Amino acid sequence: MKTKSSKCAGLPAPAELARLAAVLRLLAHPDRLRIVGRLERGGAAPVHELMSDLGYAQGALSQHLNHMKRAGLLQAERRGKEVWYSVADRRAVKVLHCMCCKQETK
Amino acid sequence: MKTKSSKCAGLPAPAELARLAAVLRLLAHPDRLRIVGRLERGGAAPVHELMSDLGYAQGALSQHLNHMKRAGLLQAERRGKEVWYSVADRRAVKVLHCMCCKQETK
DNA sequence: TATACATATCATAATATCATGATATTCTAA
DNA sequence: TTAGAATATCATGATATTATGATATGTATA
Repeated sequence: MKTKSSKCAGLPAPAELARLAAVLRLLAHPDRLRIVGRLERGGAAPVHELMSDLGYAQGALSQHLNHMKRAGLLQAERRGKEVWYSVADRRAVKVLHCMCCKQETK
Repeated sequence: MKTKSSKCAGLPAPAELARLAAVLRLLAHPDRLRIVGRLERGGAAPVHELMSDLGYAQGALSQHLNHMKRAGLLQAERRGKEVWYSVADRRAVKVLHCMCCKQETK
């Protein structure tokens, strides 16, 4: 069995690190963090609902959602006129929690 | 006992979210992630050691370190001519781990 | 097909971040 | 107090992100 199983044993290689950083960059934005939080507790939701719940402009929200979707953090599913978004990569909510709970795991 | 103890119950307020995002932005950089990883496993180290270990230019490295220090992620201690850096906020390593281990906590 | 609703994309100006090289500061030892 | 090592800061051009308003695309229904 390779040493590098589920727990990241060594630090990721440079290329992988760059990818991780890119994903983190997406989470490093107040609106996008809020979107993740909302989707986590409220479950999947169509864009217009996020729009009214969170109070964001349509264009901006759509761009945030699409960025995160392209990175694999969210997933989208069309239902009629609507497009429902939900969290696809649990690292998103994990990072949010890590950040919220200071010093939790001493 | 307030509902909002160690586990973040509600989503943080906007101002707090902005602060979290700012800290995340610092972690969202390959070099800085690498620095955190290095300090985590190797323990505290003086700048010149990080410089040779990681292969970064002096000025750039110093700026990375200072940004993270100002944000409270790292701490610095002068020992003679050297300044030793170490991790001050465990959220830094937690986030790194979250990002490394895809889907660990289903 | 025409209309309206829901979402996506585009253009662009403002702002932030980055890398780099140069310079400044701090400390120790001679 | 001078020299040199270790670190910090500065200036700046290049690049990336952001916000905003306008426009385009897709979908259901009349």
